[in-house]
Amino acid sequence: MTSGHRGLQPRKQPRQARAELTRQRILTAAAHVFAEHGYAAGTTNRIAERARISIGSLYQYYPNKDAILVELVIRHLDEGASAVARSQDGELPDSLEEIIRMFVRAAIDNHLDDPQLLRVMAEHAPLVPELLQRISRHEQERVAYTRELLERRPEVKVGDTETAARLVVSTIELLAHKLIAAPDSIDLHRFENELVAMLTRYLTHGAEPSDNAQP
Amino acid sequence: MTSGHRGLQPRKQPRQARAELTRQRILTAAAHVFAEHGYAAGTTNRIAERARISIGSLYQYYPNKDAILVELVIRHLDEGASAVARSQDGELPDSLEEIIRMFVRAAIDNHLDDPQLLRVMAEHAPLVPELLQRISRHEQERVAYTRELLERRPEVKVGDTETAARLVVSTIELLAHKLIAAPDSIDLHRFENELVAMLTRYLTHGAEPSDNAQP
DNA sequence: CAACATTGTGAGCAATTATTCAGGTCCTGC
DNA sequence: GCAGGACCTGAATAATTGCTCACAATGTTG
Repeated sequence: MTSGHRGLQPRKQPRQARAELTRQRILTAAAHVFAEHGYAAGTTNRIAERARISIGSLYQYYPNKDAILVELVIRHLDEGASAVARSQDGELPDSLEEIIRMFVRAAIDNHLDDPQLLRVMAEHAPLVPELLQRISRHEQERVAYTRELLERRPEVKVGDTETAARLVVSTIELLAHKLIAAPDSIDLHRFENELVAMLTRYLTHGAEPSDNAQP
Repeated sequence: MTSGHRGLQPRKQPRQARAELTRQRILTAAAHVFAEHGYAAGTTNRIAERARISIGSLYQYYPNKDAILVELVIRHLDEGASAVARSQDGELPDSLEEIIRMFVRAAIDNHLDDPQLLRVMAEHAPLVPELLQRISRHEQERVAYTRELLERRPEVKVGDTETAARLVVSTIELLAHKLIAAPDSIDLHRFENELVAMLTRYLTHGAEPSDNAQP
């Protein structure tokens, strides 16, 4: 309740297989419960019940409710990051447009599995240093990778590749979110196409050769 | 008793000036309290205390805590809409680029006054029909206006103006949010410039010599 | 001023919920 | 097989908080 920030680390390091299993049960149960009931109504007792363990056991591994949510967020972030890494390891498509499209699809896919849980995580995860740090690190990695890509490609005509990379990464991330959140009101395919087109044209067409060229 | 879920309308229509004043006090107090303590810790008692009225009075005008937040959101939406309307009534700049820039600035300004409160509203406002309706209406209005603009301008070379307008409106809205949320980590001016450049290039450079051939 | 309506008061109720703890059960090493 | 630790249990607790209600104060109307 109050923002008394207790530690978020588990109280006990599991030494038996049983314990590790219990931790896992708690996490999956919490994911379901938070997704179904939201954060406030996703009580620790409900989580324990769903995990079919006692409430006491829950508090042996997580010092409070927030700690559970934080761990869920961390897992989600790491999954996203490793998915990106995986797709980067493979061979990139030839055209820049197809590369961008790949990024866009990856972002959408990463959020597609459980929009409800995603919402709870985004809204209620306490912005504890541990998390902020991780989020910022992941974003920086993505930006750095994108920037390298932009600099390696001759058809890219942007001056400030750092800012361009940030813009591209943010735009993809945010619009993917929006697409997931409001899937009905938008034609997903058209929107994806236009988004890809927007980013591609931005990157490949240098500063305007238009009449009023005064920076 | 009233039906299952409580209504969100005020219980009493004010007939004396005194009452209207009290309503106003409640709202401004709520805005401060929510911004400072967040939603959960922004208790109704704290709001009443800050408004210097009794908790009972608060519940004469708002049937529950959510109703207060909903009214705050409605006010925010309406303010944003009327700000947009105002800027549209004035004379538009000549170049498309400057028009886009105007939109971007308007979006940023609308969110600049109280980021904390904005966060609470975005995260905790119950998605009651009243709100969803209003949000969707405002978005549609903006999209419609933008679309008309795109179709009136000869230098705009996009095929599907409806989707393009949606993309432009969403992109501006979302990136403005992001800029407000993380003002330190980003050079605001550069980012704004690149965002404007991205949208302008997208709109003014026709479809690539590629497969997409849908009028 | 009297009768009535409107507005304001705040102690306390009812319900919820995160968390604890005293005491069990299970596992592992010797 | 037996000690000691790891693990689990769940009723009870302590604290919080949204909200009600019986009453008081203030305004309005005739």
